[in-house]
Amino acid sequence: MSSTRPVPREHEHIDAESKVGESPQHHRAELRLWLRLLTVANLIEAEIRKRLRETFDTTLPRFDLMAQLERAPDGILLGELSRRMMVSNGNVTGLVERLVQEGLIERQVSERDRRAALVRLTEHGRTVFADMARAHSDWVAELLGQLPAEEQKALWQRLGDLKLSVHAATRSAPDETKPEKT
Amino acid sequence: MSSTRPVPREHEHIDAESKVGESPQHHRAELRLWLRLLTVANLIEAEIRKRLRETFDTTLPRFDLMAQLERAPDGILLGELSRRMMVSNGNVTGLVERLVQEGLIERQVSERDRRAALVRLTEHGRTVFADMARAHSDWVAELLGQLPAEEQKALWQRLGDLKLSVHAATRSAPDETKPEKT
DNA sequence: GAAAAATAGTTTAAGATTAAAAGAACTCGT
DNA sequence: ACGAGTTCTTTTAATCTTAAACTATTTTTC
Repeated sequence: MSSTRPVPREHEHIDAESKVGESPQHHRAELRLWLRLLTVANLIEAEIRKRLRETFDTTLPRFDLMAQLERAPDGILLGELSRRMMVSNGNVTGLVERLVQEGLIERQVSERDRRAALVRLTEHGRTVFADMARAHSDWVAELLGQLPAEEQKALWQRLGDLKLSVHAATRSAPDETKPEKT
Repeated sequence: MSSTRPVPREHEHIDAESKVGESPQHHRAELRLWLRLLTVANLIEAEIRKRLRETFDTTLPRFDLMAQLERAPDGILLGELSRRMMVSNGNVTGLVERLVQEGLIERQVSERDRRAALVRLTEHGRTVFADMARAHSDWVAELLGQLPAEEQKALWQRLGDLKLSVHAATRSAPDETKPEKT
């Protein structure tokens, strides 16, 4: 991280990623990496949101929620859902409410534990989601597809390393859903 | 609850990134790359949000806005601000409102064009932001710092390629905010 | 068993976010 | 000047988001 050569001046950008150069030689490499990562992720996400809205009149959170349910045919607890989606409990409550409203998913209070509630896709929801998932997959392929397969793989692997770095720094379990008591 | 655990074989993950394998052999590489990218970005972003809140009782959007203003000592138009932040106009209106309220930035209607309004950091805002920026920079370095400098650089460059791929697919100007003269 | 602690979800209050429409001010051709 | 079109910003309506407080239920402890 020390002696990084005299930064190759980049071709002036003006978006969120531009001009990291305030800090002297203060973590510059990390900052510009983070900004670019963020910019690219936002770019892709924005495009997918836009297409979900235009094509299916839905939103990314709804899509994500349904994607989780599609993987759990027998239903899933709200808490587990919120953990997998990495959002708050209250957030899930609202999303589920609206999706139930639209008849795409169903809620059912558990008998064994009356605090808990299971949610799952309805038949209709499954059908609708199938369409959306195919389109979503195509879109992602379209957006990332310029990148040669090897580069994709290399990028994926490096991002894996980065993920480890972050997990190490936040000392959260590298990936487990249940961080198992320490 | 461990009852329905998907049985992580190999190094399988259980967060948002897990199990892409629905589609036949359908764009699997692109999907898993996108999911990992999204996961990593969210991971970092969540940590930064959390620390901004705990340490400075502020939010990421506010921080981002101030970061933009810090680069424009003479002030910047709201529209330009929203373009740089890659968010909607209305969004900026609200953010600016709250930051003005807190005395961190100031708004001033342009004399030349009374539709337009300039915003800039106040003296107080500049002071406060300096602290936050230093901490932010340290945090990012801490989170990404495990990664060797060369890997950071490689990742940064590959993300640049990815950015180009996305721009090509959305045929939006690769980066320009200001359509360069000539 | 009853009190205490833990767990699952919901509610609340505030903020962030967008798209679409409205409002206000400017430019320019005629 | 006039008005049409453009540009800059705010408003509106809806959704998404979170943290913190709260309710209801189960589990643990003594």
